[in-house]
Amino acid sequence: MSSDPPGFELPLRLLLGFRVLIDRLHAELARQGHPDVRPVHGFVLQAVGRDGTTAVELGRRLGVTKQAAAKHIDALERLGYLRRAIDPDDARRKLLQLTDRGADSLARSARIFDELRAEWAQTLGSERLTALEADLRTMTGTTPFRLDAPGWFGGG
Amino acid sequence: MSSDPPGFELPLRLLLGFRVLIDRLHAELARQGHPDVRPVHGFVLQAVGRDGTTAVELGRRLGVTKQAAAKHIDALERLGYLRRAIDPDDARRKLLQLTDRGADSLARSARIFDELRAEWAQTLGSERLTALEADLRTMTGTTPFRLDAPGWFGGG
DNA sequence: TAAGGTAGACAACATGGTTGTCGAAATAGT
DNA sequence: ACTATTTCGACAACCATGTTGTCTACCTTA
Repeated sequence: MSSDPPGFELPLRLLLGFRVLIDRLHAELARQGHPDVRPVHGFVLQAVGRDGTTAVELGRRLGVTKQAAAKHIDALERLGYLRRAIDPDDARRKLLQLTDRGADSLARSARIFDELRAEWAQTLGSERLTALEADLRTMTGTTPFRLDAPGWFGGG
Repeated sequence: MSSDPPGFELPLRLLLGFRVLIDRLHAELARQGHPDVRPVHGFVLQAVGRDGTTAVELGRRLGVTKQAAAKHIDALERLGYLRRAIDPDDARRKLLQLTDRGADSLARSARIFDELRAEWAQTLGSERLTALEADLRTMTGTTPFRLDAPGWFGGG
């Protein structure tokens, strides 16, 4: 019988895999005209989506407070990826919408992720990759994605 | 032919898998008398190791500046997991060593990780898990582990 | 009309990482 | 030996990102 690797390697490799993919994504995004977009921005833009949303709802989707969400919104508005629009039905709300640039970065990200997945499929084989994805789906189930990494990982 | 999942699912599941394992680890560590230890602390303690090290070397191992390493050292010293000792051969250096408590948390972490891996093996099957680890090893290779998550992920 | 809840902004605070600077101590070169 | 350079650790300042608390404007409901 072969000896199993130590248990700590699994989480390490999972994190490394994430990091490798995200680093490749952003290297390619930078090449394609989006050098200022950071990993966290991609998740925020994805959470805003084509339909737009509000700061409070964005916070809920990302698992952070509305204040934290507002800071991301400020940053992405400055970078030209998001725009605040007035909600005609509720004067308290400001609808967040992707700008053309924001939508472009999202579309490019989707394409690049597909290409990266194709690379993995090439190296590992389609079946192995499909199995890997299925197994991760099994083990992570419906675990919600949260953007509270700093506080979670560090000491906050 | 079956349709492939969108490419963005892969990094998401990798991160979720990491998070699930780390969350389970720390829930169990808390139950076993280490409620104050944070995910980042585990990596720092692991980097210190049984042989001890210095602040500069610790920073190198973690991929952060010595100042950032020093802050983790301060925190873990306050929590009683690390101790600073004088190096008899070099009066500039202060050797960092695990305290008994620090060594205990490390030993428990290793055991818990092994148990979590065994759970995954139970659910997925040993062969599938071994394949998953091998595939991740293939795709991440010798990518160094870095602890610069805040700046890397966010905007720093 | 009054009461309560929601959206968004502002301020204060804590953490974590960075660069810059400094003094003390080891090492290399003359 | 003496000087110059490098290294270690500490301190301060700064920026980014999260948090809680507070406030105003506005919607909703009794």
